[in-house]
Amino acid sequence: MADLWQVTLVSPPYETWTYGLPSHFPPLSPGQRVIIPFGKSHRAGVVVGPAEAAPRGVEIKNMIWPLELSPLLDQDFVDMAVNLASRQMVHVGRILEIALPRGLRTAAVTFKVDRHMTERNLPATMRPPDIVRVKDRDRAALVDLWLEGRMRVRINAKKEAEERYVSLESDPPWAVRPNAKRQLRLLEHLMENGPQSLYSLRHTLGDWAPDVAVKLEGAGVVRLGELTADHMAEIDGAGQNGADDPGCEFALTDEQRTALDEMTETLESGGGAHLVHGVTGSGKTVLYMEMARLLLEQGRSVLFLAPEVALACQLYRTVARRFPHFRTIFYHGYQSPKKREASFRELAGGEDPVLVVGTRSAVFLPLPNLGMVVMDEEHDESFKQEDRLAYHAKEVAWFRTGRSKGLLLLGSATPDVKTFQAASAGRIRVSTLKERVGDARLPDVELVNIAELGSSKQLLSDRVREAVRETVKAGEQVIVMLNRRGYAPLMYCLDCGETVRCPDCEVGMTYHKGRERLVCHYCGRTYSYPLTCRKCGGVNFIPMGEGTERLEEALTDLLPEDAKVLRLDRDATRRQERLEEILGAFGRGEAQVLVGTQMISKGHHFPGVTLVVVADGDLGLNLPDYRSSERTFQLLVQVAGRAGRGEHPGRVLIQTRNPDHPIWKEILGGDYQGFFDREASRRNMFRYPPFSHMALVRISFPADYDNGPAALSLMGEVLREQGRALGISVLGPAPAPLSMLRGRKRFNCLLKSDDWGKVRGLYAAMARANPDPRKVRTGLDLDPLSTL
DNA sequence: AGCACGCCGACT
DNA sequence: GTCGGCGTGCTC
Repeated sequence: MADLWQVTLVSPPYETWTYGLPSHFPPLSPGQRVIIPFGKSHRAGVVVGPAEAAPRGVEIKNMIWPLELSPLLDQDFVDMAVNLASRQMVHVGRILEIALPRGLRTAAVTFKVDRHMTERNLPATMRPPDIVRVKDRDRAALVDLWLEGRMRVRINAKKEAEERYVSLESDPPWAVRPNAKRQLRLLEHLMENGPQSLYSLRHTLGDWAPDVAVKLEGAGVVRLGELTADHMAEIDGAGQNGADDPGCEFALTDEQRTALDEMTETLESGGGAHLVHGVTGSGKTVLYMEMARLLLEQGRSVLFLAPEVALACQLYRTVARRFPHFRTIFYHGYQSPKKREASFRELAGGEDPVLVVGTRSAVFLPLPNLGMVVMDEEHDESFKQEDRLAYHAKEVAWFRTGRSKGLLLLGSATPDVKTFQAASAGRIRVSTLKERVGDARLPDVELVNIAELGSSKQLLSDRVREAVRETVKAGEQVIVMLNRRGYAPLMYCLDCGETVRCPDCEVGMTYHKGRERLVCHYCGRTYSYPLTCRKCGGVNFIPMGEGTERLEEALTDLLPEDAKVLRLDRDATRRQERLEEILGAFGRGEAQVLVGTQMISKGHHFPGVTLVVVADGDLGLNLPDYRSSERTFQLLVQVAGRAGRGEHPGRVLIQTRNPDHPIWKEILGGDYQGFFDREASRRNMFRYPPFSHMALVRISFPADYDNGPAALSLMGEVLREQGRALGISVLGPAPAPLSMLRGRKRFNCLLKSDDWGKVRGLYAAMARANPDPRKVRTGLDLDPLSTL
């Protein structure tokens, strides 16, 4: 028998199976990609190691062909995947699926061989099934050709077609038949979620989606293709008007010099995590660059991670300008798969130190001799992937820098409470920057009590209205943030007092006036408006509460005729070019007021803005989630930073109904330490993270699966009983916020423990008790961002 | 994820 | 009578 290898499938069912290596091939190495026969078809897999013996009762098949001459991934990369998989309690293949760009996971490839092989009646191009049919005597020659590098692999063009993005070409109402349910479904989906690749559409909506998209393209309603130049400009250019690399032109301050010494010390004492806690504008970027220079001199690579594309782009420009003679690579999820694949291959094949800047997914890139990972704005929630498989880039970066004795540099003005706790407890080192570089000044932040406004129709107080009017009159600009899109979050039926709720999610549906629809912000379900009340058949609804759309209307009424108000939220930027249009117009001063959701809080830099209004500062505070204060603190400190970035001093007004809440003093004074102390003691008292280990267990089954509820209660019982024995507190199972998704009923269970190992043990016990794993799916989210 | 098997509706 | 829709099951 040929020698046996363990091969991990990088697509469902993600399992690791045993395959034989055909004769004539030299031994394989872990990290080598191969094409394997799988059932009636073939798949791509990754060799994770040699197999000791064949499993009993199965007939071992031979692999078809390797996908590259030398392993794409090294042992460290495989170890990382294995380690992460065991921590997340998933198959290794699921980690590899996330880590590899799509082109490196597909088995839809064609092998092209040098022409002279055709003399042996072999075709010049072969697909995997053709290779299986090659006669033994030709096979040896083919292997020789492969080893000489005269047989190449090319990804099939048909697969690439699935990578095209679908985006809306026109606004609703669309020119489609009103009973074309699938077409409307797809259009609404694009409306809610922005441009999507055909691949992800097929995944979220169903196999019909690509065909429907092509049909809609024919009708001219959607666009199909690469992301447009407009969209890339929007992504790449969003930071262009920003004051990037603050402080680069200054000599290092004493504070910065001290921080630099401290970071160097951490690096030289064997690496590990190091927090740079510095107020906005204190020159953290300069420190990143200085450390990067140090590492490059040692011949080590550096990875920079930013929470979103626009910020990553800004950082990339700084890096490229600072190190013009080094190889720099930019990597993010909106790039074409071709580009991502090329970057991945280039890195995997290289040995020289390289600088990479990217977003979350870049944490998996195979950097040669990794010396440092920088995570800018480390508190940002985008570093954690929540859908599909829950992983945090910080965890991956921690593992990788740990392996290579590198430095994990975490930078933020408002660090993650968990990170700061680790720093306070002395588990990671911290450098603090208290001063701003140059003579930039933090804006004045004031509270506006709106408690007495009650439920009257106006959300904006007289004081804020006056301030907005005055600012506009003075020729300056205003940003108003309301973290709630739509016109009104609730619609009341005047006849029976019922509110319109989503039948799947049971939450109130938000009225979107411009779209003439009611939208569920959880699942995206929409009803057209006007509509009739489900309970009493009435047709008279009144909108309650306020969203950005209504606020835009109110501000337009407030200001003189010639003043212009723009709105920036997910609805307004649904069509690709819109974001750039809006930001551009506001930046050029064509409008005086910009209303928006938290989208406006990040990265953009408008020198003309002297007033920032937070319309509802309490919005995030009252959520029943243990991280809501932290989120509010971080968001409001960020938003406040939008004011007074030009010559004129800035002013921030925050409206609240609870002016006595202690968080305001901390936000007004930019007092992170004060906030942290209070928050830490509260979390300690209630055993919330970081003083406990929290995990979310997700359980789902098809809505029409009769045994589902019984299976759920059985598994819930196992969790509670065995949880009690392990000292783990168990909450639930309770219906998830999105209780129905794609025909599946979803439930959550919250675990609180003193140990991750126990959590994994309990989850494993529950999974064993699953009566039908095919129907009842489970997932584990360690340290969830939200417990909702 | 693919691909086959298998069971019910609209057509040559 | 068949063609073909997608539910279900399996893959070293």
